[in-house]
Amino acid sequence: MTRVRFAPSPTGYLHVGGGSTALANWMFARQQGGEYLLRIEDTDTERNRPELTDNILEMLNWLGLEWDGEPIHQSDRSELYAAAAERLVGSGHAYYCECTTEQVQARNKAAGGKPGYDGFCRDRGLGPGPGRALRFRAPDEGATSFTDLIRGDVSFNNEAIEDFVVLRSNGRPTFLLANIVDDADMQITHVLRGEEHLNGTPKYLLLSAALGLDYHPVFAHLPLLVNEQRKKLSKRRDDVSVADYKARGFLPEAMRNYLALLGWGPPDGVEVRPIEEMVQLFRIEDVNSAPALFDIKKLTHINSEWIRLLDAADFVARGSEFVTGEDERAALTALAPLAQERVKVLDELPGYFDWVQGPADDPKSWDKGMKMPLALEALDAIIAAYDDAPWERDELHARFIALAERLDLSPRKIDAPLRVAVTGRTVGLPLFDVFEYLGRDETLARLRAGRARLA
RNA sequence: GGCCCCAUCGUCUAGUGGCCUAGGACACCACCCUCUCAAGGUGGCGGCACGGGUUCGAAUCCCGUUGGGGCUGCCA
Repeated sequence: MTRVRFAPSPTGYLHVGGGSTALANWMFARQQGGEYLLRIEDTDTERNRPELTDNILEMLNWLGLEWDGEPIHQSDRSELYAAAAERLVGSGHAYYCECTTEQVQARNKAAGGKPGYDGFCRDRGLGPGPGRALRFRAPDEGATSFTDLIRGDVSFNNEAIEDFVVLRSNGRPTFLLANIVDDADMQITHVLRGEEHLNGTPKYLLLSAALGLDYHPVFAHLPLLVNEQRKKLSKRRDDVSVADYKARGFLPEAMRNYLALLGWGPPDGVEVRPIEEMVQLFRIEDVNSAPALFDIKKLTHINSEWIRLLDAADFVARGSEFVTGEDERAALTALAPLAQERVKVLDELPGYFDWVQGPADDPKSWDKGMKMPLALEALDAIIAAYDDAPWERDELHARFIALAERLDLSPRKIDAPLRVAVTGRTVGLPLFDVFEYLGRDETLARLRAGRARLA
C-alpha cells in the first residue's frame, strides 16, 4: 500500500511552501488509496516551540488535508535513533568527533576556504564523550544514484559527500538520521518533498545502506516555491504564513486549489475546480521540475471565484467573521449577493458596508463626486422625485433614470452626487439596493444633509 | 568555490518528434454591457534563452554556452 508522509518541523508556522508539499502528499495518497501520515520533526530541542505544532496542525486542518492516524513526534522516539546510531558505530560506519564548528572553519580557511568537514577525527578512534558528536563515515569513492519520479536519474559522486553529523553532542539525532530511520520504520513508500532536499538524498541512501535497511522508497522532489526575486520563499522576507492568508479572508478551497496549480496543470485546462477532481487528474510524474512563483494576484483571482461559488448563507457565515458591528452584519446578510460578486478577499468586506452607520467620512470621494452645480441640481431633483416614491429598488431606479432623462444628463453623471451623499463614497454596492435597505427616511435625510452641506 | 537541479508569453501552465501560424489562465490594454465598482462578453499585447547537432521534420531528443536556483550547519 502506498504510504506517504508530511514531516514539518515546529521551528516555524506552516507556510505556503509547506502547504504545497503537504498538499502534494495528500493528493497522491488519496489518489492511490493510500495513507497520508504526519510526522513532527522536533529533534532540534533548542528551536522547537510546541505552539507551532498546533499552528501547523490547525492550518493543515483548515486546508482540509486530514492525515491518517495520530501524528508521530520524533521527540518520542529517541531510542530508535540511539539504536540506529549504535549500529552505525558498531559496523564502523560512524565515528565520534570532538571538533567544534569554529575549529573546522578555521582549518578550512587555512586550507583554502573549502567548506565542509575535513575528516579530522575520522581515524582517531575516539569514544563517546561530552562535546563529541557522531559523524557518518561517507565513502570516498563511487557514486550514489537514484531515480526521481519528477527529475529522472540523479547521481552524486560520493567523494563530494562529507562526513556529516548524525548525532549531536547533546545526544539528539539530526534530521538526516531521524528522517531515514522513521521513513523505514513507518514504511513510507514514496518520499515527496521539496527540491531543497535533493542534495540530501544521497546521504539518506548511504545511511539506509549502512544501517542495513532493506528499504527503498520512491523519491519525488517537488518544485520550489519562489518569490519575485526567484528565491526560495522565506519566512523572514516573504508573506507566506498560511494563517495570515486565512486571517485575510482567503478561502481554504481557493488556497489549496491554487497550490495544486503550482508546478502542475490539469490536462483539460480547467483551473478552478474542487480538489477531489484534482486528485483524480493529478499525476506526480507530470509535475514540473522548475521552480514556481507564488503569485498572490492569481491566488486572489481564484479566491474571488470560490467566493462567488459559495451559496448565500455560507457566504454570510464566512463573511460575518470579517464584519464587526451588528448593523453592518445585518446589512451584509440583506445585501449578500451584491457584495459576494464584488469581493475578492473577505477582508475587503468591511469596506463595502462602511455606510451603514452613516455616510463614510471620505473627503476625496466628496470632492470627486460633488461637482457643482451638477451635484446641487441632482440632489434637489432626486429628493423631489423620491418624496412620494414607493420605497422599492426598481421604482427608485426607474425614477432615477427618468430624472436623468428630464435633466438631459447621462445617468452615470448623476450617480456620484447621490452615492456620495448617502454612502460617502463614489464606489460601492448598487445604489438603489442600498437606498431600499436604508429606507425612505434615512435615505432622504442623508440626501438632504448632503444637499445642505453643499449650499 | 564545489556538487546538484532547472530553463515555453511578465507570471502559472498545455505541449512528450509532424495536429504548433505554440493553446489556456492570471495580470495588463481596448471595446461592449452598465446607477458607481465589480461580474460577464469580445478583441488585443506577449513566449519556445542562445549555439551546435540527430532527423524528411524539433518547443519536444543529444551536446555545449549563458542565465537562474538549491545545497554545501552539531537547522530541517
